[in-house]
Amino acid sequence: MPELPEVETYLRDLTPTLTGRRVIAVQVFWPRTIATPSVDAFCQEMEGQVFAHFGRRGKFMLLGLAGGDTLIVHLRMTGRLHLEPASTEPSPHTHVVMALDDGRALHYTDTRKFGRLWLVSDSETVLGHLGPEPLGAGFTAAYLAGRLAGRRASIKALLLDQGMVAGVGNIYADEALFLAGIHPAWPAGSLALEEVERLCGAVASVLRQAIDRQGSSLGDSRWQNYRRPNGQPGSFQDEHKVFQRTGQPCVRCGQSIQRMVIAQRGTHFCPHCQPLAGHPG
DNA sequence: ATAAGGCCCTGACCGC
DNA sequence: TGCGGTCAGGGCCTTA
Repeated sequence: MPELPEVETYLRDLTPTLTGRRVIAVQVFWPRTIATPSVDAFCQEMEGQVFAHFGRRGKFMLLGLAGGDTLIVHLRMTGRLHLEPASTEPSPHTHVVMALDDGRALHYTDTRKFGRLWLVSDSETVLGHLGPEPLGAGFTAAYLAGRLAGRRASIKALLLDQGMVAGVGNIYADEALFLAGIHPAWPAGSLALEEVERLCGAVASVLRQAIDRQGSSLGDSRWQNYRRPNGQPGSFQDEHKVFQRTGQPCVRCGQSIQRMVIAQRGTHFCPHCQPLAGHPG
């Protein structure tokens, strides 16, 4: 499940090998993967393009082309970008192949087909709705408190809202809430300012640590699809305190980690370290 | 405006 | 062994 740290790792891995490479041919095997433009236009416009610069916005990968356009990639659940020799046959889950001028090909594979690619001249048409970067200067306690004010939805649900803050997904929402000692079901608008400050710091802290460890690659077969472009796993899963640890002892207090569903997402927390008791709602 | 639920997809897993 | 049903989930869309 690629979230911000996994996408950041992807970009750091791809930048040195992809910079300056020219696309010489494009094949699309699953048309819905291309969000915009049409598949024909996408193939036509990508051919001859040179990868020039790389960036990230939330969970979106930005592959800047020398001609000025941007190839935007969102891996969603199970998407992967990886370089293969030109002779490598596309796997059954490979949906886009871009042959490069160095004898290799950039493959986009995605088991569940949720991921999307956009080729645009103005990135803002795709990214305009996103909230601030959680590791940037715009993500402050004052900002977050202002956005949470009056909201009755759970804090976990709002952390997952990409318009609130860009790049936090299910893993890091759970881990950040544990670090901040806040119950995921707590009504967002009734958090004390001190708790919002703690949460702000916890989100940034968890994401930084996860980037340092090249993201989370879970052993559970359902989740194992995140791998770095070279196939190696990240290692932040070893640092998870609550995510996918249902029934195991809390590393801080020893109580059993519990699971509940919030915003249709599996949610993991320690009932002792993240108490809900005493709250009216 | 916010909140809640369905949808897209597939493979793992479960019960019979 | 085989088979049908359930589940997981990010973002987008519809509904209330």
